[in-house]
Amino acid sequence: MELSEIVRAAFEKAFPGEDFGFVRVLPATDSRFGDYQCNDALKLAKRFGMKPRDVAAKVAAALDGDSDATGGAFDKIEIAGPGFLNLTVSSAWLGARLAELAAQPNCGIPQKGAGKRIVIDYSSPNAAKQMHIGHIRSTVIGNAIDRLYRALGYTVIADNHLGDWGTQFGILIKGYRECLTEEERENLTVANLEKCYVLSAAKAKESDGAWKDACRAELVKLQQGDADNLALWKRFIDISIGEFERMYAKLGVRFDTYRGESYYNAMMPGVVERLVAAGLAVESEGALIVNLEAEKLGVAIVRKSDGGYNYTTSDLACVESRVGEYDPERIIYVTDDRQQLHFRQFFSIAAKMGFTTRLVHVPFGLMSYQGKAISTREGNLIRLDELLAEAKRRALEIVRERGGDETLAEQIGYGAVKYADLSHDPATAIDFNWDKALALEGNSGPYLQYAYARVCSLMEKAKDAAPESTEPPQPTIDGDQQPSQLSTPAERRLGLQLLEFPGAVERAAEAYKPSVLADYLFQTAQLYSSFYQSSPILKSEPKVRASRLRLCALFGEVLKAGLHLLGIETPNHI
RNA sequence: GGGAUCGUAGCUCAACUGGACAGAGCGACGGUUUCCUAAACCGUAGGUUCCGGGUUCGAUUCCCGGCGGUCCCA
Repeated sequence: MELSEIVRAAFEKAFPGEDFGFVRVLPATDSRFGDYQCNDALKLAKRFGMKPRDVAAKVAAALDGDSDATGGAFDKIEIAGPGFLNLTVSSAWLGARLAELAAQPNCGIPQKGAGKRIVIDYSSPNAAKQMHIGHIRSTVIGNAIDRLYRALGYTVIADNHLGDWGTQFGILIKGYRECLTEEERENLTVANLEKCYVLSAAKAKESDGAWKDACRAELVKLQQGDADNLALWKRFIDISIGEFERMYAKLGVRFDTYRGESYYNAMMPGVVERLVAAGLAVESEGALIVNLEAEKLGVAIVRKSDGGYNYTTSDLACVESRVGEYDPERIIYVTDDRQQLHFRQFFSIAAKMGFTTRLVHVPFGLMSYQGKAISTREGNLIRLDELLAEAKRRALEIVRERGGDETLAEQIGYGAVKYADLSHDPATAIDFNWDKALALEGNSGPYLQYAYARVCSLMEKAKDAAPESTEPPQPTIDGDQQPSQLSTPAERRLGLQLLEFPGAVERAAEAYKPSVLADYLFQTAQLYSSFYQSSPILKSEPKVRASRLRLCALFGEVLKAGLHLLGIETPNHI
């Protein structure tokens, strides 16, 4: 039985007729206090008109006196401070729980999302532009959230909402025709598209306006479905997606759909019609707006005075489309925090339109470089492929000393880049820094990968040393036979920590913070390293050895599963 | 002007949503390899959690008022 349930039952026994659904048992904040603690007796003191410690004492008595229900879980039950209930579990209980965890698939991650669908919208770069370091966050955080929800059993539709429509395409088409050589046009790359865009945009600015008008004309032709321009546009998009996918492959990112803004073009007039019919959109100075002043969200323009639409409308069309096609339980958007107002506006309008799907914005702090926003104009734009190449190069330097190859350098280098981002709360802004992004020591991706490689090496050696072992292959920790087997503090702490893995995954997903999981994994690896350092494993006496090996095996499984949820690879050997 | 968001060790960040003496990494200083991978481990130093009130048995966390940074809207 779950520890929280056991304690809840004790509360009910001590105070019949009350609802104790809120009672929770948490890992102790300090090992001096025991293994677990429950702080909820304090909250009830006022309600019962009792001293907090007396409430705790009554619960403790109920726990202590009912060994059938507790199943011998506790070695010690104490009341401390103002009324904390401190619990020390028995080695037998801990061993049994670890064996249970080891026997479960997916390291015990609960399948809470079975039968539910979620759409997650992330990365979303602009077509015809190269990806740069500013794109890492949405891509990596979004992908981790994607993986977390899949692990919880949800059916996830990962969609890349590309910036694939707008005035830039007039400039691009004109630039493509006039600013590129024939060879460049034939072997078209995103770099060339970027180049002709810059040239064309510059000409549109400086000349008498003829170039600008020509660009506009190309745009209008495109919007009206001109076959040549449409074919060119399609080609630009295909080339862009091809290049993005090369980046995504390196980062272990995969999308189910690539539906850019253009996908929703045809749906926008209908959305506006419905908004007007519902009395939500009204005319103002030639434009159609939805007034959200009552919610202090200002006004949202859904059709401009020139008849054009903007993001609010296209995002509403997108919600309509997704709800109609997938009927998801939730739609998650991972974008930088500058867009918060926009999301609040269109979420509010969607609710007024009658959409009940949960819409969630996961805002992250914008990445800057040397204190400035990343932009071509600032001249501080570092391309994503440059970053990844440098990450690989730095990893290779060290990996070579140990005889590692390029593949290993990629796993480590890219792992470092991803972890550097994922280990921070998404809300915090990051100022890009080469050394931090590519850290290989301390709280870093490679630290975790190294811990994994070491445990793999250990398991290999264990196999070699005892090939025809009589031990069952399944890693179980039979604390019931030898309670002393999990008796060292380092061992106990690691065991207790491993039990928290499913909870860490759930919390990370619910809060949309991969950092919660990253933090958990780092702490776990620290506990393992500490245990590994202080306790002989292969050289200890057979029973202890077997028990410790099972603990190590479970650690390896948890670490591997956890790192994969962050999209970080786990080489067996470093 | 209105609104969002952040402010924690020298630096970069945590703190399981209100719990016990606020923890890690980097950097600094000192220690640990005839021993399972030293990308590791152990120890020392480092704090008025921006300031001032309030709620509470208890506040880094919640509320109010300042100050400062970043961003959005007009």
